[in-house]
Amino acid sequence: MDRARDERDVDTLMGQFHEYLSKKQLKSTRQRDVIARQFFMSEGHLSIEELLALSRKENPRIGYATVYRTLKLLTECGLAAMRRFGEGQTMYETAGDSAHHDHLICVECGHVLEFHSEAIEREQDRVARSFGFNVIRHRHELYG
Amino acid sequence: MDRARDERDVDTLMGQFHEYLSKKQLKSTRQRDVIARQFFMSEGHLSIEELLALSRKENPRIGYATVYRTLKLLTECGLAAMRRFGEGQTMYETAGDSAHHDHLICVECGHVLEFHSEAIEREQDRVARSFGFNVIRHRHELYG
DNA sequence: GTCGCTGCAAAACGTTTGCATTTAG
DNA sequence: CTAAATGCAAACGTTTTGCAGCGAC
Repeated sequence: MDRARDERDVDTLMGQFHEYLSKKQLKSTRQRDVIARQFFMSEGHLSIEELLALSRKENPRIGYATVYRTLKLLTECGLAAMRRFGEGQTMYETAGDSAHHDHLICVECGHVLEFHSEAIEREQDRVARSFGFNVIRHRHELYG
Repeated sequence: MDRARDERDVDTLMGQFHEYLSKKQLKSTRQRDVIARQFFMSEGHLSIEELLALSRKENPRIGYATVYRTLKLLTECGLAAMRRFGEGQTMYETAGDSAHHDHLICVECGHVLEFHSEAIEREQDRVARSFGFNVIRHRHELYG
C-alpha cells in the first residue's frame, strides 16, 4: 500500500491539471506544480499537513494557504477527492483512486483497508439512475 | 420528509437514553432531556446549531457546550450518528435511521435524498466478512 | 504591464475545555 | 452533602481571507 505511482500516470494527471488551469485562464506556477506533483505521486490518503511537508522538501517557502488553494483547485477539476473519516483532519486522495475502491475502517485501531465490489458499484448506479441521478463521485465506508 | 416522529418512538428513545445515563452513573438533567427530546423528535439531519435553536425555544439559557456534550453522549450510546457530508458543519441523525438508508447528495444544490437497497446491504456485509470484518456502522454517499 | 498568485499573519469557523456556580442523586 | 452538569468565555486546531509584493503570461 502507498507504493509510488507510475511516473507516466503522474504526467498524465499533471497534464489534466494544466488543461483545467488554462481552460479557466488560471496560471501554472512553480508552487502549484510542486504541490500537485507531490499529491499525484503519493497513493493513499494524504492530509494537508503531510502534503505541505512533502512540498516543502522541494520548496521550503511554500505556505499552508497555497496548499489549501491548490487542493481546492484539484478538487474542483475532479482530480482530488476530500474524505472525512470519523474524527480528525480532512484527508485527500486522487479521485481516480476513489472510483475504484471503498473503505473498511476499524473502529478500534483506526486502520483503513480498501476494497472493491463490482456488484455494489452496479447496484448503486442502478439506484441512482432510478432517482434521475448521475453519480460523479461516491463514498462508501464500513466501520467495524 | 422530516415529518415529526411518533410520540411513542420518542419516549422509547428517551427511555434508552435514561437507561444509558443511569448505567454509567450520569445524571438526568432538564437540559439533557430538552436536547435529547428535540433531537429524537426531528427526523433527517440536524446540525448542532439547529438543535441548539430548537432547544432554546424550550429553555433559552442552554449553551453550545451542553448541546455538544449531550450529542456526544447520544453518540456514545448509539442513539445518534455523526455525518460529515462534503463541506460545512457536522450533521447528526438518529442512529436507528442510519441503519436503514444511505444518501444521495446533489453537488449543485446540496440537497440530500435518502435511499435504501437490500442488495447493496447484503453485498457489503459479504465483502466485509471476507476481510474478517464485522460491520457495526456504515456510510454510503453518492454525489451527482 | 496586467492581473493572478504567493506568503504571511490575522481572522473566522466549528468544537472543546477550564472554571465558578448550580443541581441531581 | 457530594459529585457531576451547566453556562460562559477563553482556548484550540483547522481552514479562509486581506493584502503587499512577486511572477506568469
